[in-house]
Amino acid sequence: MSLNALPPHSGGAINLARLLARALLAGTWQPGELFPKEMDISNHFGVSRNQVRNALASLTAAGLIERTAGRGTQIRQMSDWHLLDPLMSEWMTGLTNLDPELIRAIYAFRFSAEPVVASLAALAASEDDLDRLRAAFEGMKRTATDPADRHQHAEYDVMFHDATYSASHNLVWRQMGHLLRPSIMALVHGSQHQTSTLDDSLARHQAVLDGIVHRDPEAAAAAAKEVLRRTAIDLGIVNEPSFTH
Amino acid sequence: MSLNALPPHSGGAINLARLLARALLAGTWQPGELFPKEMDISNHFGVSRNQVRNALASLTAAGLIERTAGRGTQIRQMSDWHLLDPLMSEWMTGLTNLDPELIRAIYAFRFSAEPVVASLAALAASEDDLDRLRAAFEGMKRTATDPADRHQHAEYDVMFHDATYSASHNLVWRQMGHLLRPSIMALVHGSQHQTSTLDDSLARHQAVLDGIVHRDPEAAAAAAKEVLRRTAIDLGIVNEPSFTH
DNA sequence: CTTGTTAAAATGTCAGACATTTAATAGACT
DNA sequence: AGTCTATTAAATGTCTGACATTTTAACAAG
Repeated sequence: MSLNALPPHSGGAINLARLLARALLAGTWQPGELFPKEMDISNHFGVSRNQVRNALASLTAAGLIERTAGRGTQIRQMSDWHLLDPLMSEWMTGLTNLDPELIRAIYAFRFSAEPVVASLAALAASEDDLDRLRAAFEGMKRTATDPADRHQHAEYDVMFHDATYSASHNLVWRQMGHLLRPSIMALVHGSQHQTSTLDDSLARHQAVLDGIVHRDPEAAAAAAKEVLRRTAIDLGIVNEPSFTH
Repeated sequence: MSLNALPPHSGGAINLARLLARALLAGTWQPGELFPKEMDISNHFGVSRNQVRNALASLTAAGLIERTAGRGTQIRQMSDWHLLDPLMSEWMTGLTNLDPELIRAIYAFRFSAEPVVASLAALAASEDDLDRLRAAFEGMKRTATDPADRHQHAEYDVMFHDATYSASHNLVWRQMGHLLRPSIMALVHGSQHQTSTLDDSLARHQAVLDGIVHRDPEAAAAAAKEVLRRTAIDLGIVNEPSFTH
């Protein structure tokens, strides 16, 4: 695959790394294939070789490509990608055509992790954390009825999950929460938004909030699991609780 | 703090990013402080400005520093570090003087996560995974008696944990397992290695292995929790099961 | 057929000039 | 004095061209 699939670039600042990364994430090139060489990219987009090299350095750091002198730049396979790199998270935001296998993997991870996170949050949440959770939930409720508020509703949904991770008061889980933001956003936007399912989703979120507020780790964990089951149904991912790969 | 604390560099290749990162991780500079400027680093280590800029770009990507034109390079605080960046993982390998708060946070994360991972492994492990787990466990047993085998024992211990994460057959958890390698290694090396505790540790690992082999998620999760409790005791981190922050 | 040499092409490195941003400084005006 | 503005200095960011190194392929010699 050549560069012809990508639009050249007209004016203003350009984020070359993001542009190339998103093309890679969308599957424009296959693993093992050779990536265009520096000078071709430089010419195609009308930028200096320096910018190209900086962009490719970012892609290398994220495990998307592998560069060797004399040989060229090769596409690495998905299992080598650094999914937990914040750069990746940034590049994935707003991408709708992610590889289904990747979506499944991330969902499976959340299904196993978020109950634990919710139980930690029930044990460790501060008053500020509870306020953030409540605010996010209220926002979800307020924007649930009007279909015009879809985007805001999604924002509040993501905020709720982020607040849960943050309430665990663990550095690692917090970062994980931030990294999952775009994936969660994609999942939320992908779900169906019928009134009945929205009501159900709200009720399940409320159960998580209650579990955390009442300092009941088991209840919070069980409720978090229910939220994710709802998501799975909305997305048509699977109907049974064994999401292991 | 100036560069004087770091040795200049004599011959052979130099990994500037790693060197500077480890100095940062060890706390040579405090958050908010100004990092040495490019030319000073360049002169001190006798390398080109290019190499310095590449190294600092890596540190920036890992969230360790923040650079702004005209201002300089500032040290970021620990909560901004990208703990899940593979670069970080690489830089942390072998570091013994990590910040205790960081060690605690990582341990707390493992204590919450590994039981889940073990239960996933019990559901999803392939024959190859079981072989790897068995091999790692046999290695641990073989190297448990002779104190001279300490390092090898640690290697097998880490291999056991890595195999557990890998057996979950989830992309995200697998990466997490790789990222935790250095931390686990540090924890293992830090524990006491008395014969009695080693026997106990072995027994607990065996319970995890059995749980996975017998496809019993609950047993595997409970056993994994016991392994980590043993570790906590060995390290003197804490005696009670609420490691939430 | 194997081996060694050469040439081409790609990435990696360096050095210098210049651009841009930021902060401090010095003056001018009220 | 105080405040605003213009200037200057110092740091990081960018561009460019030349050169170094590594890999692959072609080719010739044995």
